[in-house]
Amino acid sequence: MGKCEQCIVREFSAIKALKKEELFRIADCKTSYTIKKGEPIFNEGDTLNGIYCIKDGVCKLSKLSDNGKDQIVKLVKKGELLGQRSLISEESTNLSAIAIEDMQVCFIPKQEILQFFNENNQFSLDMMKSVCGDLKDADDNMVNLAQKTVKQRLAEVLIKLETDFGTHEDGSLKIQLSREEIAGMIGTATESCIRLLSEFNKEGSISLQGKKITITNKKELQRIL
Amino acid sequence: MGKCEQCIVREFSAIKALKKEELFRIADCKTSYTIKKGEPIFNEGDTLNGIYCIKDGVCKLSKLSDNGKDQIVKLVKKGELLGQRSLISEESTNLSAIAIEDMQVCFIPKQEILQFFNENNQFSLDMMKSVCGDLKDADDNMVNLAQKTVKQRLAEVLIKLETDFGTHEDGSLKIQLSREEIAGMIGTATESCIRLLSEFNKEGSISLQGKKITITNKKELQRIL
DNA sequence: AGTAAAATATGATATTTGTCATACAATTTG
DNA sequence: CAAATTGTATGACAAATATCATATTTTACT
Repeated sequence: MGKCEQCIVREFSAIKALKKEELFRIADCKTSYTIKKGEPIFNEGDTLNGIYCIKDGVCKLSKLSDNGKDQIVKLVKKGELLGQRSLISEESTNLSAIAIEDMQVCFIPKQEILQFFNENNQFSLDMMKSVCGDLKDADDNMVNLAQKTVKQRLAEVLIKLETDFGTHEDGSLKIQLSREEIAGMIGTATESCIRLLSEFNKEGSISLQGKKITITNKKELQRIL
Repeated sequence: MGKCEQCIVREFSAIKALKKEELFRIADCKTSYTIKKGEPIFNEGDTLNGIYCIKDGVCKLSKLSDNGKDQIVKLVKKGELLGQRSLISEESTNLSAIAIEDMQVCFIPKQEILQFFNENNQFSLDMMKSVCGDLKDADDNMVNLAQKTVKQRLAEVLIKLETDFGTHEDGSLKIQLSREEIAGMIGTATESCIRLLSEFNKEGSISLQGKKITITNKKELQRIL
């Protein structure tokens, strides 16, 4: 079993505040999982008895709307934690977490995390900061959804996907999302999303080769924001 | 100077986790303000050097969009805290806070709050819970903005205003918002908001007398959600 | 009270976006 | 490998919403 000391999650999350001795405790009680692309880590309404460390892969946090569409609230990637909100609020989750790529995650039981909250103040503070960051993002997203056009939101998401997940050598976005998923991120109909991608393609801002998307003229995309 | 012991903010916020001795320290360093309706407590981009306790009144947390419209992210009322997000993240605020009614607030300096984070774990936990609650609300709001019609969002906001702020003896909503502000909450044009209010009025779901709004048929409003 | 300014209301119209239909391409499955 | 399924693309049209214009009402002001 891994010792958690080298884990990437230690670099990018509140886990970094834990001392060696505490890391060993995690290493002892954690459970590792492999989750295949498309599979859920948890579903809306589930009660979470701990949090997940994402060692590898990406998942979407989304909520099914009454109209049958899946709104994506956030993408969570390698190095981040999953399920804190629900655990801290002591409520069942309001969101589903579904793998967008094959994933490796570790589950840490609730009582262990609560124990860290009690004994390690920096851990609590770091966790708070991370939730506050999510809150800021959510607020910004709200304003965008309410006040910007679908086209603006699509341009913004494309740029964000590039900065957050990077590109392959050929310049194409490393993260692969279906058109439906992109639509779910910007809150629009899949057809509208496809149409606008085509439009960007014709205008030369992006280029499309199957599922691959390459931003070829970032300035042009930024111009319409 | 008030001793903070009887303050309403102690009932509804993380302040309740503070011990008597800690309350006295707040009482010593706090500053009280009166803010008139329409005036800002802080503005987008301000650096906050502490948090505000709302003793009385209501304010809107909003963000000015590029198109000149003010999107309201949250209403904050008597008993709640203001400015935690920014203080915890150590960033300038992304939102403005503007009084919707005359307000009484107390300012508590940053260093005092940070001290509480260090010495009082329950305080940290309570604060975290409150931020997590805000995050859940923000996520839910995002889904609504993205997936529901303006009509549905208006109906939902009206019901929420009634449950959150209550009604006068005549049944009208206690909180008074301009049409523009209601539009800013649901993310639509003021004219669209006015039009839909008229429609609800004609259908008999609500009644309008000047700025006063009375929900006369809640079931009908809930039906369209 | 009387006037100016702001907020509310409503119509006409333009724009954006969603829906439905259908075609084509890509991927999965037996 | 062929058939079936799923994802992508595009047109035609409908619905939702924004914008602009203009009344009307309410509020603020001295």
